[in-house]
Amino acid sequence: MVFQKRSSSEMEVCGGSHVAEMPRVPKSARGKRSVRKKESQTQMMCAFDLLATVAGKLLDEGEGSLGNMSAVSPVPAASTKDVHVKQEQFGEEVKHFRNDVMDQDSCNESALISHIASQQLVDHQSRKGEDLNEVPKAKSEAMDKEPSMISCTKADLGCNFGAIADRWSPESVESGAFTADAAANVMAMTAAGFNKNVADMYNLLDPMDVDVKPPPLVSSDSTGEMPLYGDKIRRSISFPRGPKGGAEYAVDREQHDDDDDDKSSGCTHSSTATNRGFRPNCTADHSRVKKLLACKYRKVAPARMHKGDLSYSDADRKPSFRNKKMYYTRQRTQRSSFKRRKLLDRRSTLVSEEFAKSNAKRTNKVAARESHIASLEANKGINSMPFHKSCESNDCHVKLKIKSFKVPELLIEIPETASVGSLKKTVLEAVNAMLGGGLRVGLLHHGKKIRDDNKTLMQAGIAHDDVLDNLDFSLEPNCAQHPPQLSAAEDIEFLETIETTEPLARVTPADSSSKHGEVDASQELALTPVTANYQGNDRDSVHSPGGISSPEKASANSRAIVVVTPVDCNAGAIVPANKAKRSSEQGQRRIRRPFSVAEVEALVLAVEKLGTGRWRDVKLRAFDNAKHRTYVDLKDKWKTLVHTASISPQQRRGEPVPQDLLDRVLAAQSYWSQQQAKLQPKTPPLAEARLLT
DNA sequence: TTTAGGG
DNA sequence: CCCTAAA
Repeated sequence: MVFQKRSSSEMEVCGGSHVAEMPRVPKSARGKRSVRKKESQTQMMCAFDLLATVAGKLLDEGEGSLGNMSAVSPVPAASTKDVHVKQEQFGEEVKHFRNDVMDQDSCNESALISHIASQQLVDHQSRKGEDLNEVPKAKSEAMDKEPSMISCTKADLGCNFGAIADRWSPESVESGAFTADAAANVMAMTAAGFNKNVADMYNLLDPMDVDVKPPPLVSSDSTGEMPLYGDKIRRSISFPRGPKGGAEYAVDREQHDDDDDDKSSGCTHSSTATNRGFRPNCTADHSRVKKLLACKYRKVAPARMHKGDLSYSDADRKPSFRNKKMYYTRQRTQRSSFKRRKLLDRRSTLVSEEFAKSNAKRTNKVAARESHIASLEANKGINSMPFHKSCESNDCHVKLKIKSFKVPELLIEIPETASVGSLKKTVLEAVNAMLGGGLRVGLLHHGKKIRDDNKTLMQAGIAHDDVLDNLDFSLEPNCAQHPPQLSAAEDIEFLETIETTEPLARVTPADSSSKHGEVDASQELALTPVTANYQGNDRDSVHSPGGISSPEKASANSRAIVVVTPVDCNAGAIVPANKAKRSSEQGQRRIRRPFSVAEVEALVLAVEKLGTGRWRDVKLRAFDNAKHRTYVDLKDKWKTLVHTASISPQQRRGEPVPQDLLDRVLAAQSYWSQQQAKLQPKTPPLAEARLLT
């Protein structure tokens, strides 16, 4: 379905390449891929990490608390396969998790989680160097041996989040739009992999042909390989089902911000393709999210546009992007036409409601074991209370093992056409935002919320065996502000106005988020045809542009995502947000989305082949799926690339573009300029030849 | 709608 | 990225 007519035709024209080239790709692409994958995971990790961190703090800085986390899936570089295996080893809970999450196609999730876990391990680990491979054992040991530990396993957290994602009906995510993305992305990278000497490539060209249909600069035309790539990709991507492609597929998104200001996506990925290596800068991302949110907040978005239909065209999306940014003082003319996404909104609403419901009852189970209670309990004055239970000598501690935290409700609005990856990303952002707003832990005992922090555990009756089953912890947003009542949304269709203060806010990704085909789309990809484009980044990862319309009302926490705290802030407020806030000014400037290295590669590749003056073709060829990249964008990017390539590395900013790519840019630019020059005089090559002669 | 350039 | 004149 994704096949582009255009692409195919071009394929034929350029035709050329063959399997032979494929092998080459891996080289450059491979490495990057893996790195990127890691990066993406890292990104995800950030959110969870934060969560975990928070949990950790709450629970006590004890090493034990984190111990389990790491135990869940400690292997940093674990392949998906490994992850699966490990998870399975964790029994019910994990299984559950898998069912909820994995089945939804997120093999990614597991990977992410594992990654996160591993990250945690790295971060907090400093303590013991338990063999990562012995997760299960470690875990069990931790449970049994570590007397004092409240552990919040990542897996558990993941479950919760996964559950959230799960809430969304499969249709929530439009698979079609992205199906090929990841594959294409992979392909693009693969294609990009071949670095032929520019001269060589050009030699293959016949100048004369240029004006007609510029021949591929490279003998091996990537287009011709598409089928093959597709196949490969398919296999690679299918790893969720099996171990097979797990390691292979890794889409990356590496978006690096050139500037420090405005970043649109909450957690941007830093590019790893380069030498820098990824740097999981959670804080940075985190703050970034806040920033982003803040920005959104500031903006008063009148109305966000909705799409009438599920499919968004590039143009359609633009408005969305525009909403996001308003830093620009420049006034933009308003665009008159906007479409509304009634369906989407409706669906969002429904989902939200359901979500809320489920959320209401969701609680985390605390597997109480023994262990002293962490800081949380400190407030309760547990420490000194002698319990009947495991009270040996002085430390009569209640030992708890928190398997999971219930997370605050998050409402997310995302177009159906968004990819799973974008959904995940959106959730991540939401989580980040939530975390950014501050979290606190809620405690429920026997289903009752214990609010008195001064009460001792004993007084609270939390000192016994019952702890095991009756104690629940939840992560709650700091309710600085009270979530206003949600009025039931009658008008599901136009949820345009969302009170900022609404308890439930939604995160509205303008479009898909995963910049590069992320692992998420993998399954989908397997089923759909692969296109030739570099679709890696197609999905925009702009999130919640629309976010909040009324800044005034919104409070820090509510930003893009309003976290509803059922328990605390306003118990009853868990009303689903019916209305979406939509902001959106049509005239808003689009969000800045730096080109990732992968995109640059794709661009360079396309230009090498097509030349500079055929931006539309370049777009179709390499960015057909990148809805947010217009041919004008590509042209501009090329312009900047040429400029970048001509300045010293020190003067370059943003995500560094590999020198080899820049070299190719210059070479291609030079080559095509010449071609153009030749063509200028009525008699291009011949004339020149004669003259020269 | 695309190109091509300036802003 | 945006905006536009030209094509």
